[in-house]
Amino acid sequence: MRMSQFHLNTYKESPSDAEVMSQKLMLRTGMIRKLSGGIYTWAPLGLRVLRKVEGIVREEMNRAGALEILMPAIAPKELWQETGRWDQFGAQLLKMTDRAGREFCFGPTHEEVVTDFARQELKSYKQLPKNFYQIQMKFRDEIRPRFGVMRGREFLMKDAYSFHLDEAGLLREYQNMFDTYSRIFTRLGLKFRAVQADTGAIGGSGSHEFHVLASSGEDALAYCENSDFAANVEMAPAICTDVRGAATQVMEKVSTPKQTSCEAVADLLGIDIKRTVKAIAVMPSNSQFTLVLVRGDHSVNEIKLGKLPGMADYRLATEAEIRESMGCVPGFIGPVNAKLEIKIISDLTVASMHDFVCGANEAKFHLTGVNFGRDCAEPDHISDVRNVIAGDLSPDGKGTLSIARGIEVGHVFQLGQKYAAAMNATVLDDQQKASVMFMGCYGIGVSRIVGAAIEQNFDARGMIWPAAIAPFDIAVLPMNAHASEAVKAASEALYQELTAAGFDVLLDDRNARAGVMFADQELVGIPHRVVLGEKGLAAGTVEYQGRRDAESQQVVQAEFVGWLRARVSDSVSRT
RNA sequence: CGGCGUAUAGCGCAGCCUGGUAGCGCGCCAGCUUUGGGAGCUGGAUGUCGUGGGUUCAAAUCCCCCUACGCCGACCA
Repeated sequence: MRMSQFHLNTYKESPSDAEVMSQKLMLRTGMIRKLSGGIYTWAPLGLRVLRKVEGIVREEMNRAGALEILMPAIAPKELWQETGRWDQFGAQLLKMTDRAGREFCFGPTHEEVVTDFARQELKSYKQLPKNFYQIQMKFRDEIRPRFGVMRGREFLMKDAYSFHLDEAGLLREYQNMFDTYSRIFTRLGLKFRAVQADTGAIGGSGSHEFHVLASSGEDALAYCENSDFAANVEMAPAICTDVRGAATQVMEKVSTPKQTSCEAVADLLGIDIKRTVKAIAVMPSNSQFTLVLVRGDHSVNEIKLGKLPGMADYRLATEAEIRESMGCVPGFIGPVNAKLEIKIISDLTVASMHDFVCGANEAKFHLTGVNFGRDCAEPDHISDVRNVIAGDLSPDGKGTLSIARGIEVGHVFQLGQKYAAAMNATVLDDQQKASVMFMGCYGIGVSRIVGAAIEQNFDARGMIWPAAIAPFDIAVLPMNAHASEAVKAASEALYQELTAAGFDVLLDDRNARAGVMFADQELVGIPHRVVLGEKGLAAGTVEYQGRRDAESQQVVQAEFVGWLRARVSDSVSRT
């Protein structure tokens, strides 16, 4: 590609509303332009990257035996009503009405459509297993789109759905997809980790998320250095091996006039925060006011709490509800002297504590030396309801946990029979009986990967693309070509030669100043660059510098293409 | 959805408090000079100051409504 025929429109400043680095850089380089909240045009530069990601995903899905299809983006209400999701999906579902008054939605995911397709196409167990996938724009009316393409409302997704006669078949394909995803993210050149994930409302027996590791990631991942254990913090079990010791202190009331947090109370008393207990007031749907106890340095895990009996739709109690039930302002509440009708859920760790510190249920006071059984009732329910923290024991007992941050770019899911049963998707088995199919679904956020790759690979000068998804492999930069026929001719020749050798080449033929060309090449993150100047050419050399290199090096002009090919040949990502 | 904030040229911003001819930087266009790290000079184009209403002789500026956009949002009791 010649720059003069391309469209590159870089900015020196990034738009003020951009928050994360990938969003800033994508907007500065003009990879994307915003049309509306969470909705972007992919400009030529950005689309090159998006298509390369898409290509790798497609190749590996095909290699794994999946079959590409393309479903409609728009689906009728009736189909979504079959699974009940027309109403359940909520405001994220973008609904619309046609001229006849029929209602449709813009697909946020395609279980209904693909299951409808499958129940018509698949009649016999002999046709199974099948895995259908598509790469298509989805729309989810996010509450708060942000971070550019990382959480857009419209986004490109690869979604695959597999169909099986039985669970064993599903498990085989699930493993196949798990392995395929690992290959895809390896080829993309990204540092990633697969973790156990919450199965959420969809149910099913298994689910893994694939995360690109980046400090800006929205998800916290817990993993063990000494074993394979890795899980989203949402569902990583927090185990507690401590046994409660006997009480050694007398309960005492201490003045904590301004200390409403465990940190502040621990500071004031000069004790370890691990000896404090905090109480979080929540209100389940049955309006049974509930106190949840976790250790001062721990935090409540919403998902774990929501899975307890009766807690499915809990919310935080309001300040008024706290005043009414506890007779005390927030900041000083605790389990001691709580009314009998208040339910107390204790985290496992708290249940093993003795002589602890907690709120006194009296403004400006806390209690020390508190013990269950003696000073307050034993909790009504003891369960793991906290988030794991770094240093916790690994659930497999093989070491301690570390925490990393990640961006979710893939999710594999065993759906089981949920959708097939709701939509009566059956095949005849070898007993000539109608058998509800088992399904798996497997998603990859293609456009999110572009943002995630930047989050993981950038420096002060701009983006640094992994070789496999760079918009161009190499930039050819002629110095003062306007004044030198030799430079112009050599650059053109090298451009032709590199292109013929299979490289994606960008020839900067703008007659721009050197600084402009360098700045753009570095901002755009083209992995390799070769600079041609009159002096070097006279000596038969060109100047090469990799995007991550600190310094340039001279390479013999006539040998450059072979030299470059050798340099990149060990890269797994070039195929 | 709740809280807060913002809206002035393609982008980044000032002006608003204290009402009186709409500005700066970058970018864009033309010319000349320049050409190994985002050039210099000269000249130029581009704004219904987000929408609607109100106050006023006069509104970017003060007041009200709306819209869009952004940030934060269980909690750390």
